[in-house]
Amino acid sequence: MSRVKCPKCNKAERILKSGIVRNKQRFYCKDCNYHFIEASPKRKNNIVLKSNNDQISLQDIAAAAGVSTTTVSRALKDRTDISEKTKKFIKELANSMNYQPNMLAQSLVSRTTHTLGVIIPSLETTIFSTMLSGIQEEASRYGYRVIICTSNENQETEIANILGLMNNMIDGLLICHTIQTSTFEHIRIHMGKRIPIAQFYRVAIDLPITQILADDEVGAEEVTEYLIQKGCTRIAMLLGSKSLSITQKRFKGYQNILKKHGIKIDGKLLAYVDFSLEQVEKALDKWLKITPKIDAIISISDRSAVQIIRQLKKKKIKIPNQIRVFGFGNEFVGEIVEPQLSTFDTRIRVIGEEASRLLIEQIISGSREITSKLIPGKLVIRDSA
Amino acid sequence: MSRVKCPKCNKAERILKSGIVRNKQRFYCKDCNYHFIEASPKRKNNIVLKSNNDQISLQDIAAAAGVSTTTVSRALKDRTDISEKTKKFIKELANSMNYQPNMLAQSLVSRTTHTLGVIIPSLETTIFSTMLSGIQEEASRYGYRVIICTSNENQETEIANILGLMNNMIDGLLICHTIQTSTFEHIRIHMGKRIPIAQFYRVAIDLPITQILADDEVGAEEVTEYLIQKGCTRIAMLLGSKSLSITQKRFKGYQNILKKHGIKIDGKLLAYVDFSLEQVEKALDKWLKITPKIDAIISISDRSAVQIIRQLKKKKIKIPNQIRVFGFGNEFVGEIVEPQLSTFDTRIRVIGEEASRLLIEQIISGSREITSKLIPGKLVIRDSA
DNA sequence: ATGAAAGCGCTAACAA
DNA sequence: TTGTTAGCGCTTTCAT
Repeated sequence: MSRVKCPKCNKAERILKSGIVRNKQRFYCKDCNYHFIEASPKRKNNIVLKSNNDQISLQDIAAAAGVSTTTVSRALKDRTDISEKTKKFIKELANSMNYQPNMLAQSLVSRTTHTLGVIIPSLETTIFSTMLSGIQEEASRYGYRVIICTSNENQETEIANILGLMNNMIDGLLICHTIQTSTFEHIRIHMGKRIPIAQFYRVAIDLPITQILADDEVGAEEVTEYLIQKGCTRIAMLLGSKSLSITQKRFKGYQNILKKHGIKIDGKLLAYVDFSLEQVEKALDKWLKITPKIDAIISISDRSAVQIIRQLKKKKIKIPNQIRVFGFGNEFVGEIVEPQLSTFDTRIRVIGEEASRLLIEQIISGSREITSKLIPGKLVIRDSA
Repeated sequence: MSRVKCPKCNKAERILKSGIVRNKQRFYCKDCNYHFIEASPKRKNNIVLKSNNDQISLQDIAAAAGVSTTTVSRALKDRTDISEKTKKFIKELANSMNYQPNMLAQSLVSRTTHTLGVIIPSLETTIFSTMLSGIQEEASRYGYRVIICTSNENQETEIANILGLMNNMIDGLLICHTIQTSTFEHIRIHMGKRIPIAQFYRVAIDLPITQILADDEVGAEEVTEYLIQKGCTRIAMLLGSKSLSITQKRFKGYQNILKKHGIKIDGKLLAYVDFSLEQVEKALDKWLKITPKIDAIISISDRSAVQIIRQLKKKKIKIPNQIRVFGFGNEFVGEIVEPQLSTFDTRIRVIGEEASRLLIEQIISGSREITSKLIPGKLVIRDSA
């Protein structure tokens, strides 16, 4: 009935239509049990010849092999319900045709993308890029990709980013809040969904989702205890925004130890800043005028601690003799500044790794159990204290 | 014929089947012109009530609105061929149902994901995270997401990452090669494809794809000229792998200026290292034994320059009096080390931004024109030189 | 062991 | 202006 000839036996008698595939009529030759595609009007020949621009699809392989796409899919997925012979043949064919599966199609069906979304305040601050590095590496160990969005410490951007990611592109979301984030409705909205969310480093403690953070309280306790052992009693503390867990917990640790030693907290010794050069400088200037004189400064960040060291040096104040300086984070600069900075190593990279790991395990297991993981850190004593 | 009742008029007489949608039989009531879905056996009621776990789909909206999915799609896409009334109605409905389009489905159809792939050697080195920051920010300005992969300076990983990304998940690829990458077959393979590729910072100069990099030659010329003006004639240079453009071009600039001043290149003054502490230390030790004595060191990276400064100080060698030290990159540490590091600011962030911009413009325009963009930098003179 | 057909959620060509 | 239908590339019943 059809004028189409079988490319194998060249006969037209026993050709059957076998469905339309990708706009092309498929045929089947009963004689030689061969499937093929009609030469498209635009093509000069009927050889399956894809331009290099196009990805090879399952259907191309199927057509070339003369089997159904199902069979090809099964072969490539190492399913059991297929003969070893066909499997081997198709695998080799796919290989020679340089087949790469279309992840979009796979993901659309499977509803998984093997991709994590990460929202981070900035990439130019060492601690964040280090955490991201940990996240990325751990994820890739599990075979997951990472999409990053920076919020630039802006809550609006954080919200927009979350919306932009929760569109089936990711299997899980990791958030480190901006310094100004104080409401969490934008997180709550997404909490019931299929996609698990976890917070890391800067977390909203009472948000019922998994969180991974430094053991800030213990860290501050150790730092404060160390300074008191060295004879300090007038310990100033440079803190961040009051709503942040790192501020709260580090202050708590400081407070615990002062109490333990019967030292009264002096509000004048506390400064809440946004870590800008100006605010840090202003805080320092204020401290230096206080009597009794301060004999130590704990900075919530290494970066600011380094700034403080540089300014104290400019003012010819001896470190650690007159003032001991302590940082948090164990960033590389602390090693370079002179005197070298004593700091509490929060093991930032591990926080990233753990966040990644916990989230992926939630994704894989499907469990939505809330865990709150504290990463223990350790004192790094150098010259500044 | 059917026992199904219309939820509106509650009659069963004029109910027609209108296709099966998402496993559910759809119906149409001729009487009240109302589309609806049969109560699924597992559901208690026939109200369209999606569990919070499921995303709302176009079909859900269509069913709820009693129109076809096409109409909904058109309404939400602001197509002209739809009445204002329907459009407004559907938009509000979609909004109230909290509809989020499924990007995977959209991407499968449109063959675009609005996502860039970035392969970068590491995230823990300031220059890389800074470039990434530029890439990310510029991309998000264009409405593109960024998937990052780190190669950890390992060519195998770089190759694997490329393969892992070229599976329809990205619209374009940005690569910064590892320090060991010397063959580029793995790039060439993908060059003919639909997805444009660009290289940044560390590029293979003769690979015919768009590249964005620092104007290293001019940079090295300026640095060398500066040192010669200061009276240096024995200028050592710490370089990376010979196959890297940064090595080649920075050496070229150095060479140009030495030639100009009639100074012969001394091979002993050149060290090709992988930037590990050991290799840098070894190179330095070798240099210090050379006569006539070296009087300056240009390091291809700030990080190594800082290391060199620290070691010279340990050996009580005066900087800049005995040896002047110059870095490349203008990283933050250069400002902290004492003496502060003189460096050539390659404006790393701008390289990332430009890379992102050029690639996205290629994606949008479809043009595969090869451009080679040099980002000019500038000298930053501090104490070390 | 293999294939046909349906369907993931969406868009686009064509009809009405 | 709206709906019908097919199809993106893949997986998954269900039938053979």
